[in-house]
Amino acid sequence: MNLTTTEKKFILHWGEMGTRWGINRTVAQVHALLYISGRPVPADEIAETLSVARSNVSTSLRELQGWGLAKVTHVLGDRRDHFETFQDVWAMFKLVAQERKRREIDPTLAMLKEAIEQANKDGEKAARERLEHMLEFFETLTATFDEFVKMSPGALRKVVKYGGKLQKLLGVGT
Amino acid sequence: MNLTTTEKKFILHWGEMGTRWGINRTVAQVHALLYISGRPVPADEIAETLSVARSNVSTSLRELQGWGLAKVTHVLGDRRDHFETFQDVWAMFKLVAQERKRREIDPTLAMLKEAIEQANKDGEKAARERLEHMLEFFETLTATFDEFVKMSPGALRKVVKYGGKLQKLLGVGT
DNA sequence: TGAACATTTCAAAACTTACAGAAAGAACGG
DNA sequence: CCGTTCTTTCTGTAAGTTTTGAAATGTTCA
Repeated sequence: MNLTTTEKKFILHWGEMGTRWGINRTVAQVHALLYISGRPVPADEIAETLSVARSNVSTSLRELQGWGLAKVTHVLGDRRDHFETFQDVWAMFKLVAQERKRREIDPTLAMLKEAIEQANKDGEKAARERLEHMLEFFETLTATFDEFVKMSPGALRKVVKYGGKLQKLLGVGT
Repeated sequence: MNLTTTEKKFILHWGEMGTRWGINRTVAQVHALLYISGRPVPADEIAETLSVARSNVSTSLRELQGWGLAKVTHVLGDRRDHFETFQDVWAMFKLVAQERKRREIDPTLAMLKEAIEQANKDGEKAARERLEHMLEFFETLTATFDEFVKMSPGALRKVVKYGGKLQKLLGVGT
């Protein structure tokens, strides 16, 4: 596939964004390519387009599938696997966020609870309190997040629109 | 400083979390140490406690300061710089989130706008639409985020508590 | 001013991660 | 059943980053 200037720019930027958030550059680029092309693409075409080894694409696609961000489809008269991603950005964001919660936040919650327990046993009062603050924060954060994940894009937009009023409504100050 | 088992566990975990989110392990560990110790700590003590080079600590502290996550204080009768971090986890989260927005989301918004502009010129209708969806998503995301950043920890907790009712209240479905 | 202490900068070493290419493994068609 | 096509796994190498230790710079106080 031949990329337009726009597409190149998008893919490169997305790749860089990935690296900043702990996601492999190639993985992010493959995802960007699937998103921007908006049709099922076979792995060798991805490899050629991005100028990376075919094997790399295979690994990247596998990882994307692990995040739920890519799915295999088939095209009539072609026995190669083709790959697609979602066109719904909010849905993709939810997938990634939920997965990161599972992989990173949940273990952190577990660690904090364990550490608090131990600090308690060992009589480390000050440290325990700090850990408790952190635990409380993460619990609030994930609860908030769970609320948001339930929302449709439209719902989210409305919440944002009325967001300013929201705080007053609930009687909570800045 | 001698670390207890609890403290070690916390610091190590925090370091790993850092790496997953694109933050240098040592930087995250230094931050964890400052947080858990809850008092001003001089750089050489940090180096010794974490068993990393003094220079490394210097760099890490500088980076933490760049995020607004560490500040210099002084202790009477000691002319070394001492370093502290906040005890308010929500405040720290806001700092990091705002900074990441500035460093990563804002450039992404700019890129998307530019790309849309160009796609428009070049008549790439399909690509342009996809980019527009993404732009819209990021704009909603940042707007939502800005609302949250205004909230106090207490306010946030209340929003979460009533969050379920919120959607009904606004008449927005799942 | 200069000795002692503190901090930062920098180049090189150590480590980690990403990648290409080779090889192995499946799936398919004849 | 064998050759072809497609996909995945494996391994050495390249690229990138982190970390160190030494040197340079800055600061303080006598």
